[in-house]
Amino acid sequence: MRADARDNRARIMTAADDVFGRSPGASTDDVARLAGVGIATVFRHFATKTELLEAVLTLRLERIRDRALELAASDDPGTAFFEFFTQVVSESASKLAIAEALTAAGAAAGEEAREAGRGMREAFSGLLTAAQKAGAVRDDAEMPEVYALLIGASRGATAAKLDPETRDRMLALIYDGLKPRR
Amino acid sequence: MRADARDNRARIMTAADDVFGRSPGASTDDVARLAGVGIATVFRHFATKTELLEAVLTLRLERIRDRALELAASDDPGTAFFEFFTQVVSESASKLAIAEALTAAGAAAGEEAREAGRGMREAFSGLLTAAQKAGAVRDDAEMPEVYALLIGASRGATAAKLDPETRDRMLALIYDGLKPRR
DNA sequence: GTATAAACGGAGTGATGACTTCGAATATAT
DNA sequence: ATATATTCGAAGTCATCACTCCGTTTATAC
Repeated sequence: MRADARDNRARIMTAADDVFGRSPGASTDDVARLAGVGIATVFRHFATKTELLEAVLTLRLERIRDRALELAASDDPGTAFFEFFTQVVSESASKLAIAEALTAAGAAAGEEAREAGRGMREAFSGLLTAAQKAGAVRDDAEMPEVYALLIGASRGATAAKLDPETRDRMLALIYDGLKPRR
Repeated sequence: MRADARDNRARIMTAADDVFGRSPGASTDDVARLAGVGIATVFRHFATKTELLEAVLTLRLERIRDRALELAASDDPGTAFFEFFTQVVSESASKLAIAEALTAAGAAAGEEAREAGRGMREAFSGLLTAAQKAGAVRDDAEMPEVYALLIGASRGATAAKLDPETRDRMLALIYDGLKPRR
């Protein structure tokens, strides 16, 4: 691959992440314009709009997974779990916008993105069981419902455009429900 | 207004509620087809697609508010509050689809729909304070974050396509966080 | 420096969907 | 029953957007 091509590909992905993170309804032209390339260049690198969205979403998910793995190395599993949860919720807005753009573009997430999602969930699951073993999270809370809480808190915070204080108060309520019964 | 016109208007709204509740990306033609009228008839009653979506969303919100007012008359405020919460979450899928269709159609909710939203929130607020007075919900939980929880749980349940059992387990976790500290 | 293979950009193309027009149909008043 | 005012619907118009074509430019191998 020629050096300029590699550069352009990277620039397109950055631009797409930015544009779609802000408004899911954005057009491919918008991405090209922000990236400073012609529209044909975008389609040379990503055959369809869906493909581009998937690439961007996958990157996001992988970054989140990496953050989880990083925190898993910590020696305070309880703090690690709640910190990860909080972080995902605070940064959820743009990721959700991208995911929404994808579903709006017709297709469900493809294999690549789904794989990345699985990896992310696995890492989160690791954080959860570690926190439970450490006694920071109640044992009878299982992955599906805890994950649902994560998604829900993210989507709720985004949809309601919560200011940080309200968001933290909401998270505090959720965390109280997750802590072991006294 | 002529009788047939009134009939058609009602049929269009029902059809729109159904269609947009299922798929936010649906076209106006889809609505007309399901309602069994021509497309021009739809636009005669609702000048723009946005206007139609708003009318449908407003109706939904008003129904939810009415349900809250109904439950407010109950003599067990705690049960009333949690029952309302559960019900809103279970029925959220199609309402959210409509709201999404609206934002996708460009405009934010107009005055009419926003007014309906306010009414709904007020009714919910009434349920909350009653439940707190009855000792069923912790006193330090305030409306903004509790409302955020309601939105979040709704959106989470919808987005993750939770099966009813997982949804209930998620709600149980939330409710534990809302109950007074022991 | 030049050849050439690869990448580039901008002007199309075709499909979709919101909205309009206008002649046909139908409800109500007399 | 008939007049007429209102409503109806099918066939348009117009803009947008994903995607393609092709002549031009540019990076790299020699």
